[in-house]
Amino acid sequence: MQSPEPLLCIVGQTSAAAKVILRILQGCNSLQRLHKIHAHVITTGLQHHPAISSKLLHFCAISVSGCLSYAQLLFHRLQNPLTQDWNSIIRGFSDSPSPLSAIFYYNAMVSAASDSRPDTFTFSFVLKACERVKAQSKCKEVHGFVIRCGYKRDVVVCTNLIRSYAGNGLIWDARKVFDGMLERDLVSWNSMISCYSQAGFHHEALKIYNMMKNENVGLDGFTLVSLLSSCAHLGALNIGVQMHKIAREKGFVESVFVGNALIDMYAKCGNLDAALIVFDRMQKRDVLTWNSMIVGYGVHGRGDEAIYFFRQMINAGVQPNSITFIGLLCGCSHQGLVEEGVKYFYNMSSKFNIKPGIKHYGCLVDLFGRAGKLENALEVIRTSPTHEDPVLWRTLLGSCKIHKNVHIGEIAMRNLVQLGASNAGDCILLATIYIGVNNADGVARMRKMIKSRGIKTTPGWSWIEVGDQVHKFVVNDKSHPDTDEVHHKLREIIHGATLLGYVEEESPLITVPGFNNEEGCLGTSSCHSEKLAIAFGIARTTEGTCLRIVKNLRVCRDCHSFTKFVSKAFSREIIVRDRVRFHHFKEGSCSCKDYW
DNA sequence: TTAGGGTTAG
Repeated sequence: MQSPEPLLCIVGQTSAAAKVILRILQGCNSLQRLHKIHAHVITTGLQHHPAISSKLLHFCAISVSGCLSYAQLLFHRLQNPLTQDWNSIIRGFSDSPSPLSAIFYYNAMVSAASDSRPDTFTFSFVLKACERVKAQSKCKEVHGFVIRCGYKRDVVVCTNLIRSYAGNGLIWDARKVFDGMLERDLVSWNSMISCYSQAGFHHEALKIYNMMKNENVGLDGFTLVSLLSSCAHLGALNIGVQMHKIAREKGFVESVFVGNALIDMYAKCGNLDAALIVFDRMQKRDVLTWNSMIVGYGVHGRGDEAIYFFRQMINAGVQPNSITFIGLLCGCSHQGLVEEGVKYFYNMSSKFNIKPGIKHYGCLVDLFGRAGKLENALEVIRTSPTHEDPVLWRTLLGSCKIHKNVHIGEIAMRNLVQLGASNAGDCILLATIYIGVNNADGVARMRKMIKSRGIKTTPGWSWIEVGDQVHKFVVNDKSHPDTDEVHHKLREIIHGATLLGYVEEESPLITVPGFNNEEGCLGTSSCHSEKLAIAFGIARTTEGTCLRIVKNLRVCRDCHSFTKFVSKAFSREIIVRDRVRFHHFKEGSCSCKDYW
C-alpha cells in the first residue's frame, strides 16, 4: 500500500492543518494529487474551510491539469459560495469547450439570494462566454447589469464589452462602448482596431489608429498586426510601408506575428519581392510564415514558386495545414500545373493526414476546369463528399465560360437551380457561354430567368491607394468628389488606348436594369469601377508610378483588354487584385497570360 | 487568487 503524503501526515490542529493544506495546494500540479488532498481535507473535517474549498475549486476549474466536472462537484458542495468561487467556475467554463455553462452559472449567481455579487472579474469572464457562444442578447443584458453595478468605467470590463459586442456582430455597439470610455489604455485601443479589422471594417480600423496617434498611448506589436492585416485587405501598400518603418524603429520586426503580417501585407499589395525580403530576414518562422508565402505566390499565379516554398517548408520540418494546400492548389490552378495539383490534393490526406475541405475540392474543380478538362472537373464534383455545395457547380460554370462548353455549363446550371442556389451571376455566366456559340434562344432564356426572378447582383467596386488615402469607385456611381475629373480623364485614356488598337467590347445583350455589375459584364463596361480607378490613378500620380487596384469581383474581359492597352499607351505598370488572383499588367500584356 | 489585445483561407 502506498504511504500517505508526507506533509499531510503532519497535519495537526485545524488552523495549522489549513495552512499546510493551502501550502500543498499551492504546489499541486496534478489531478491525481488533488484527489488525495481532497480526500484528506474531508477526513480532517476541513471541507467547509472557505480558503481551502476556494483554493481546491480554483485549481480544478482553472489549472490545465484540473478537471471541470470535479470543480462542479466541489462547487455544489459549497454551502455559501463566495464571489471568488462563482468567478472560478464561470471562468473555468468560459475557457472550456462548453462556454454556455459559464452563462448558466452567471445566471444562477445573479439570481441567488446571497451576498456574493458579481464583480469586475465575473463580468470579464461571462462576457468572454457571451462572445464564444454568440449570445447577442445576453451580452446586452450583461452590459445593462455592468452599468447598474457601477462598473461602466472599468477599463478591462469595457474592453471585454467591446470584444463581446464585436464578436456577436454588433460592431456599432462595440464602438459606442469605446466612445463612452473616459479612460482608454493600449489594450482597449488595440481591441477596437482588431475588432474593426476582423469584422472587415478596414477603413475604420485605420481611422481608429489615426485617433490613437493623438492620444500618446504609443503602439505595440498587437497594434501593428491588426493594422497590417487591414492594409493587406485594402491593398494599401503605402500605409503598410509606413507601418513597416514604425515596426523597424520600435523594434517589433523581430516578432513572428509582425513578420507574418508584413509578408501577408506585401504579398496582398502585389509586392512579392518585399514579402521575400521580410521572409529572408526572419529569425524564427512558423506555419503562418510559410503559408503567407505559399498563398502569396499562389494568388499571383506563380505555382512553381509556391511549390518551391512548400518543399522548403517540409525540409524545415514545419507541418503544413489546410491553408497551405489552398495556396498550393491555387498556384497550380492558375499556372495550369494540373498533374502537380492533383498530386498535392491526394498527398494532403495520404501523406499529411489533412482531410480536404470544400475549398480544396473547389480548387481541384478549378484546376481541371481552367485547363479545359471539364469532364474531370465534373467527375470531381460527382464523387466529392460535398457535391451538394453550389460553390463547386459555380466554379465549373466559370470554367465552362472560359472554354465555351454549353453542355456541361447547362449541367452545372441545372444543379444550381435544383439546389435553389442559382443567382444572377450564374445566369450571366451561362448567357455569356450562349453568346460565345451564337445561341440566341439560350440568351433569351437567361434574360427571362433574370427578369422573372428579379435577382440582385453585387455592385462592382475598386479601391486605389494614392498617397496615404484609399479611394473607392463603384460601378456607375458618381459619388466620388472628383467624379467629373475622373470621367474626363477616362475619356482621354480610352482615346489613348484606342489609338493603340483597343476596341471597347459591348455586349449586344442585356438591357436589364442593374446588370452592369462588372462580373459577367453584360452591357457597356465604360463605367466599370476598375476603369474609374485607373483614370483616377493616372490623373493623381506622377508619370511611371505603378498603380495598384483591388476589386471585389473578377476582372471582365473588356476591362482586362483595356488595362493591357493602358499599360502600354501610358507606360504604367498596373497591378490588379481581383476576387481570385493578381494580374500584373505591363507593356501591353498581363501576367495571367489571358488565362483567368 | 482571479481579467482584456495579434497574423494566413473564407
